Amino acid sequence: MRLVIARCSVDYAGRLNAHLPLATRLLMVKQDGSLLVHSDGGSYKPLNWMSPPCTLTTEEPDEEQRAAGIVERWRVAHTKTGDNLVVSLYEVLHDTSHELGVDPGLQKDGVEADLQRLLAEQVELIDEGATLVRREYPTAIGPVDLLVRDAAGAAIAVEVKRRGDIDGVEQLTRYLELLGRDPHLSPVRGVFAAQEIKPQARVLAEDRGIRCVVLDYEAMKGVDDAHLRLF
Amino acid sequence: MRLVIARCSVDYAGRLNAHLPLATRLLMVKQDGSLLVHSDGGSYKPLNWMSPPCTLTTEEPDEEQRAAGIVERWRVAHTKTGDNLVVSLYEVLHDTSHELGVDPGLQKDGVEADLQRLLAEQVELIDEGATLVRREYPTAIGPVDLLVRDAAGAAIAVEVKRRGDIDGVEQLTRYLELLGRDPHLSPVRGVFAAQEIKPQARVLAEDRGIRCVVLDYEAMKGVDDAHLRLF
DNA sequence: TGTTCAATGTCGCAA
DNA sequence: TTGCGACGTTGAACA
Repeated sequence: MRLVIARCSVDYAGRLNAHLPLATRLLMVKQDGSLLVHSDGGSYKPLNWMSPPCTLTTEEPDEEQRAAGIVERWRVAHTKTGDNLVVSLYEVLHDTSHELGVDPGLQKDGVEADLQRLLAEQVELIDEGATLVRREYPTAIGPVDLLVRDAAGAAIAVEVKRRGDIDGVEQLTRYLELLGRDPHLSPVRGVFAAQEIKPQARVLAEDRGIRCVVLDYEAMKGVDDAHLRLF
Repeated sequence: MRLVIARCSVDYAGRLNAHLPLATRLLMVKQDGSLLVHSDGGSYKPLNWMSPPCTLTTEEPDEEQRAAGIVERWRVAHTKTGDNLVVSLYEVLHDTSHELGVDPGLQKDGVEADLQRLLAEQVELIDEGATLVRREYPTAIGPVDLLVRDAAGAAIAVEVKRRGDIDGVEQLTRYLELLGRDPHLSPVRGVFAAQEIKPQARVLAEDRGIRCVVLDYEAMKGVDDAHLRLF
């Protein structure tokens, strides 16, 4: 990894066009030739960048560019799309390279898959006395997250989201329409379960007779841990 | 901006939990206290990070940690959410600080807003002889991108996307249902216009009688420039 | 401040 | 390779 601090301007031409006026920034060149242009603020997203696979070539500035104060130009070209990023360097304040090696990568825990697993183990949160039929219950347009039966034996299709918005309700609606045609299941109720449900999604869901259930991941995790501790 | 190259491990606890095993990485500390952990590959996204507003505090390792080889610990806490990122440093290979100043920011051109503006000026691309009624035509569930009338005076609702997928078709379908109830407009045809239309979106759209129009941004830009040059 | 929608989204999985 | 959905999505516009 090469780290350069420089006064520079940047031009990008690809899926859109973008320009960065002259300022001091960090240029991060990674092992694979990709480039990140960072300022000293904002979020984790660079001001501009080029993703791999790409190649970086340095160009001597021409007479006119040199007269404008440019000491070096970097051209980073995407190998497949042809997207182009040009960095015009006016002054290099720092330039070091470092051997980092390959990263073992990130281990995650607490995403939608975990939510679905926990809810499958705690179906009573969906409906008092409910029992799980199966997770990822298949339909012609894709699997429903959970299919359960209530205490009376009636089918309930459950869509699980971390953040419940209008798309999730549409998705569940399509499933309900299909499942409702199956005489072994019909009538099928719908439950929309998420850690957070957007007001518009709630309105749409309830307008369609779909019940909304807000999930507490930490509490469900706690129940799961307590359950595990019994063994 | 402070740049540290170090052998380190990282733990994050917040909206999810995540862990990075011991490896050599770049730690970027920005002016606002935010932290980015980068490896020497992958995309522009850091392996892990903390967004502002947050505060970084350094801790002396305790006896046990020191025995494990940890020379310093950084704790980055999000001011509002309480999310926590802990970096355990085992060896610092590089440590420099740089004054960058405020960045003037990125200037973009070629996003959806531009597409919509250009299409509003070139409605003949939607339908031969069509005329614009208005952009952002309001409905109860939000504005339709464009409302135009064809040569015969019949209404056409247009949804503009840069990349057209199934969600956009659903959105347009909802608008069409609402607009179709308005006796001043009914019957209303639908047109789905995008730089790129996904096959599934096209199938769904055409199944619902919605016509798909693929837009050529460069060509539309060219027409716009030619038009401007006349003045 | 909260909500909605686009994004050079990116990333990961499965067909 | 493409399709599809989740994401610690992020970010901007607008009410």
